[in-house]
Amino acid sequence: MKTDKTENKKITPRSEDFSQWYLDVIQAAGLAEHAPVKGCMIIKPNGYAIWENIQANLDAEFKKKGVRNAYFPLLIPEKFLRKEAQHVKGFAPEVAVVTHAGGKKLEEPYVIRPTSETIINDSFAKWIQSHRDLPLLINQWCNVVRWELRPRLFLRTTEFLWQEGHTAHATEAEADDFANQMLEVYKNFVQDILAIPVYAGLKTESEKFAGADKTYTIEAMTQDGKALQMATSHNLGQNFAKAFDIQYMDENNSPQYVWQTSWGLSTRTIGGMIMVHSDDTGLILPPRIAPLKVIIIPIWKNDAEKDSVIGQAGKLAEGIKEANISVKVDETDGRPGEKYFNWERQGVPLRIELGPKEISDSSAVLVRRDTGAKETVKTDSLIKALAAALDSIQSNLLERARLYFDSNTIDADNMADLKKAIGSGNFARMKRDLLDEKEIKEISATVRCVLADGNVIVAKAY
RNA sequence: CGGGCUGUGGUGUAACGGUAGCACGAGACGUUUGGGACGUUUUAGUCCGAGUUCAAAUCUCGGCAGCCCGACCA
Repeated sequence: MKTDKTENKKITPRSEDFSQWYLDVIQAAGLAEHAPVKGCMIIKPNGYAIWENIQANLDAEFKKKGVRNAYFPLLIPEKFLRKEAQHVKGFAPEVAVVTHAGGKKLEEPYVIRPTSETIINDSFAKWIQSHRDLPLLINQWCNVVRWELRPRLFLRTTEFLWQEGHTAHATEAEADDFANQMLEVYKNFVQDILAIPVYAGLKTESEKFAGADKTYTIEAMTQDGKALQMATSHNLGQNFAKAFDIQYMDENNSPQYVWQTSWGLSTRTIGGMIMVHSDDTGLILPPRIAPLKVIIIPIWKNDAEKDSVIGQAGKLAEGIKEANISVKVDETDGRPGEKYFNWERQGVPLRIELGPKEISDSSAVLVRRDTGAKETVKTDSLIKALAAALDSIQSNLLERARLYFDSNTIDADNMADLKKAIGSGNFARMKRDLLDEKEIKEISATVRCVLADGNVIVAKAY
C-alpha cells in the first residue's frame, strides 16, 4: 500500500543534532506531523496504531484493578475550575476558554479541559452517598488541551491524548495505597511493554500536581541524558472532596469526606519511546508495542519467481498470523534494498527475507531491527524462531536502555559534582539535604523525584 | 511569553528588486529486482494580508506557523 511508504529524507544523526534527529525519526516513520494549529499535531496511522496498543495494554491492567471507563464532557464550566484554589492557580495560565457560542457571548464561559478533576468530581458528589458506593474507580480516555508555550511533537503538544483515572476511597490509607498501585501499573507497563527503565518516586512540593497532596512519578532518561516524566499518580487527599462536597455516610451514619486519587499517562510516552530506543537509521519499536512485528520481503528475479515467492510468503504469513504475531508481506514492485530501508525506519522489529534460495532450501532469513543480526532458519521452526527473536529484541532493548540509564546516573556528594554530572548530560543522585535549589535552577535542572531511599534525582528535563 | 533564526511544488534547495529553476518524490510506460535501480514522459510551488515600486519570492509592516535558547510547563 502506498501509505506504507514514508518520506525519503535522510535522518540527521543524533550526534549532530538530537532535536532534529527526533523530528526526522517521527517524519521518516510516518508517526505524526504538525497541524495548522499552533502546537497541535496530526497523529498519522503509524503513530495512532502505537497509541491503540498502549490503550489496549493499559486498559486491561486498569480493569484488573476494578476500574471502569466512562466519559465526561470536553467543556467544563469555568466556575468549576475555581472551586479548588491550588488547582485553578496551577492551570489558569494554560487553559483555553470558550467565551462565544451560538453567535453570542456566553454568560458562563467554558474552559476546554486541561484535566477533568473538577467536572468528574462534580458528578462524584452526586454518585457517592454511602460507604457502600466506595471505592469508586473511574477512568476516561480522552483529549485535553493545555496552552503550552513551547510545544514539541508528542512530548508537549497543545492538545494531547491521554487517560485519566479518578477514584474515591473511604480512607486516606486506601487512597494512598491505590495511588501507589497505579504508579506500579504504569511502571510495569513502561518497563515490560515499552522496554523503558524508570525511576519511581515522589515529586517535590513545587513540582507536584496543582491540587494534590502527593504526586508520584516515573521518570525515564532519553538518549541525550534528559529526564522525561512518563506518568504520574496523585494522592489528592480531601482537597477536591471538600471543594466539591463529596461526602458519604459511614457505617456509623456519620458524614465523611472521601479520599481521592487521579493518575494519567499520555501520548507523550510515544515520544519517550522514540527518544529512548531509536537510532540513526530511524524508529525502533519494542516488539510488545509494535503494531507490525514482522515484515516479509519477497525477493525475485522474474515473473515466474515472483509468483512463486509471493505465494510462499503468503503461506508463511498465514502461519505467523495463526501464531498471533502481526505480519505483512511487502508485495510492492520496489527493489529489496529500498524495502529494507523503508521498513527499518518504521521500526518494524523483525524482517523476513524470502527468495528462491530460501524456498529451495525450506528456510527463511530473519533480520533483527535492533542489532541488524541475520539468521537463517528452517521454515518448520520459523514460528518458534520468530517468537524467540521477538522476545530477545524486547529484552535487549530494555537491557540496552537500562545500561545507558544506569551508567548515566551519577552519585553526587556536593553541588559541584552535581553540576558537573548535569553538564555532561547525566542524571545526578544526591542526598536531599545537600541540594541547593537555587543553584539547580541556575543550571536549568530540576529535581525530578525523591526516591524511596531518600535520595533525589536531579536532571534536565523535557 | 521574551530573544534569535526561518517560511519557495509533497520534500530539500536556487533565483541582483526584472522569465520562478534544479534535485528527490509522486503519476504513466518500459527495462529491472539478494541493501536506497535506470530510461522516456507527465505533474506540482513563492505561508497569509497590507505597504513601497513601473516591477516584490526578494524591501517594509502586521498576522500565522516552525526550529533553537530562556522563562513557563501537575
